[in-house]
Amino acid sequence: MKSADPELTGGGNRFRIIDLIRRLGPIARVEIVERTNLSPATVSAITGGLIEDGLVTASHVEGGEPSGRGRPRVMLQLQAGILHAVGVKLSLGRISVAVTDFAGRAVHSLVLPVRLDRQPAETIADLVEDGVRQCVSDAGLRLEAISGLGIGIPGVIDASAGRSHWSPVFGHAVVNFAAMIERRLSLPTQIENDANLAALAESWFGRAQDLADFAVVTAEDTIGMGLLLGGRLHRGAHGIGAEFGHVKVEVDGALCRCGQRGCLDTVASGWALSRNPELLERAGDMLGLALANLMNVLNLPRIILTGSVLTSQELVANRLEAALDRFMLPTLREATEIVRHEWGDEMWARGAASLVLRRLYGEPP
Amino acid sequence: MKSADPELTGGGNRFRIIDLIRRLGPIARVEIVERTNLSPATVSAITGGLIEDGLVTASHVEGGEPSGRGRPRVMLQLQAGILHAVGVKLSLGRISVAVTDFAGRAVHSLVLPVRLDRQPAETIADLVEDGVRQCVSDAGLRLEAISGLGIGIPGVIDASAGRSHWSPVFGHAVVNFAAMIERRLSLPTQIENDANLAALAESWFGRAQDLADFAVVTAEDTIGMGLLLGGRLHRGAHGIGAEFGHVKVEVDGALCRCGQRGCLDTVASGWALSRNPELLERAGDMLGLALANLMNVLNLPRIILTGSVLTSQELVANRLEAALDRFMLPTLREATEIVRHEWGDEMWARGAASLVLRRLYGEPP
DNA sequence: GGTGATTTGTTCACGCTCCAAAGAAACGCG
DNA sequence: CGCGTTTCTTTGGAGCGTGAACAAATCACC
Repeated sequence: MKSADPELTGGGNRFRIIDLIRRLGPIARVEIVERTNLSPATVSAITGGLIEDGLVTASHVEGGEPSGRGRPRVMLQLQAGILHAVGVKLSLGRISVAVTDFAGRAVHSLVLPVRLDRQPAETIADLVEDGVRQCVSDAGLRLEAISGLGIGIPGVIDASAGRSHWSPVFGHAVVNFAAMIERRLSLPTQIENDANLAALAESWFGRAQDLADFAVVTAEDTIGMGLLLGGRLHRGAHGIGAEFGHVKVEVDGALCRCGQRGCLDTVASGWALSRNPELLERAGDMLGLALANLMNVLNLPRIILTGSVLTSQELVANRLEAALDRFMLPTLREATEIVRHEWGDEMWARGAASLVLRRLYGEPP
Repeated sequence: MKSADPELTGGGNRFRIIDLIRRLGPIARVEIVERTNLSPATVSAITGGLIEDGLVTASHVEGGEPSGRGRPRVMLQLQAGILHAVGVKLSLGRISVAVTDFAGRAVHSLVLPVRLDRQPAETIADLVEDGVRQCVSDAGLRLEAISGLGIGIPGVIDASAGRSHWSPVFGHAVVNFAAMIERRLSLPTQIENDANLAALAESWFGRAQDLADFAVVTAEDTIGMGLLLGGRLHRGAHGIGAEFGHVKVEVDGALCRCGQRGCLDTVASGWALSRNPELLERAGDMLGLALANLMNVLNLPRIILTGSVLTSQELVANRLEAALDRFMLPTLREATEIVRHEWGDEMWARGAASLVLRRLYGEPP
């Protein structure tokens, strides 16, 4: 380790520029200068390097507004086909896979509709292997052309170690799923809590591209929360992420899959609602109370609601917002924007792929 | 704004080195090299600059262990007397003031035992002015020798704007207290939520000097929480900090000073307990439940408990810990250490002073 | 008491990243 | 065809950091 400088600064601006080019499609250098506050000299040098490395191409296609006077802008865009990543999302009822290009756009995606609960981990790994091979092949690519694999999994996931500590999919066993997949596909593999992934995806190509602090609440089979704080994914001690689904909303409530009682997950998750539909009335209230309490402390400028429970059950989402209005301090509530964002399977898998892309872009963190 | 580099990198290592010298008393350059992973050349250059600027002095006093072989170490320490700061803490029942030296050690401190509730803000500002003038004079200094003033206040404080949006001391009026004090003393003044200040102080000279993520819970008159996340104080949207005291623990509970019902503050704060001692039984449970839920999400490696309610009421603190054991996910609970830390008035005021010292050290954030 | 090993601190030449300023390129306009 | 305009590149230099060689101050040991 050299210290702070070479890593932070060094790759930092290069990363920012790649990221800008990805986000803003074909973009001229001048615009990069304006948005980054870097000097033209620096932008010229860095983009020159990117073009030389084959990551970026320049074209004279006109982009729009500037009236036509003066030297025409040269538009830059990512050489999207040069590198590919694969994203996988595990849910209780299916496995979603997507192959993305270097810009994070899905090239091909598929869904394996298989029930995963109570399957041994090795079997699940086999299914993932099959799905990935199939999807890569359908995309017209060979496995060697894939730079890496990102996998989103609900539960308590230690991303840095690649292990699941608890998950509705794997149960209480500690499973090094990343290693199991690497053994099968010989690709660098990262796993991450699915809600964390959603947060990453929202900041990467979703509804929070402008923010460094926000929360994503996902309510599908499972309730989850991803937090971006200071522009970075919040993982707590030991790299284990936020477990919003296991916040306690009823002392001595129903028994949860996690082994405890009264978890939010037992009253508001898709899993619970499918077994006990009359919970629907209270689900939004409970979610809202738990979220309001969290937001009274964290006071984030935006909360993004995703997952089928929140995007297709109007009642739940409306009650949730009503609870926020009621339980958050008014000063803080005013400063918090609530956004509902419906996600498809492909979006999840793209989020997982963005785990890989961050590395390819040379992220500084 | 130049970009990322000059600010982040530039002052960064200088700040780290000043901070190391402050923390580890007389310290040799070699040790700074070991602890920062900077090169000897860099440390030599930066410390040379500090000595030239008069912020640091070198002495040949022996520090200890190294067996005596080789060139003897030259020990560096802060020139503590060169600059001074003043810290102030407002509570409902008193104003605490401390003058600190450049190393953050209290040179002199005093407490004004006055009740502040229902006093107009201008009167409180007058009292603070008197206290500061008195304390500075008692310390044998003149006001011109003070580099700045930091003030800790309970409530919803917008630190960047210098305003109180709600506080048990000022009520619901929006009060620009920083400006009111600057007008009286002509000193650069910052205000901050008192619990945030406690967090800053714990990381600056308390029980969390080794951590970049932790929480401080204070239970005195008021319940508060300060969060350090990623080495930085967490302030939410609009710079308003964490409001742990107004988390809802009872739907339709007692009316809180903030105007809402069922706040944690109504069942566990010193203010509530003094009026209603039979709450004592439940106070720890409620605190513990609210904290457990937060920690299930944030999963921090350490929680520091401070404030008279938690440090002098064994029952409350014990019940709190029991609730954490019961309500946190076991995996996460194991990763979280609970520390009780008794604070005096002087400690609070030193924390406030450290607001000023950070600036003097040239903090990069 | 000299000699060499040991540890600490400094100097020097160089690399990396960035910038300001000047220059070059590529266009529309009259 | 020159001229203003806008975009991009080049040039020279500043700031911060490093590795490697060097200088300094001591102890161990014959």
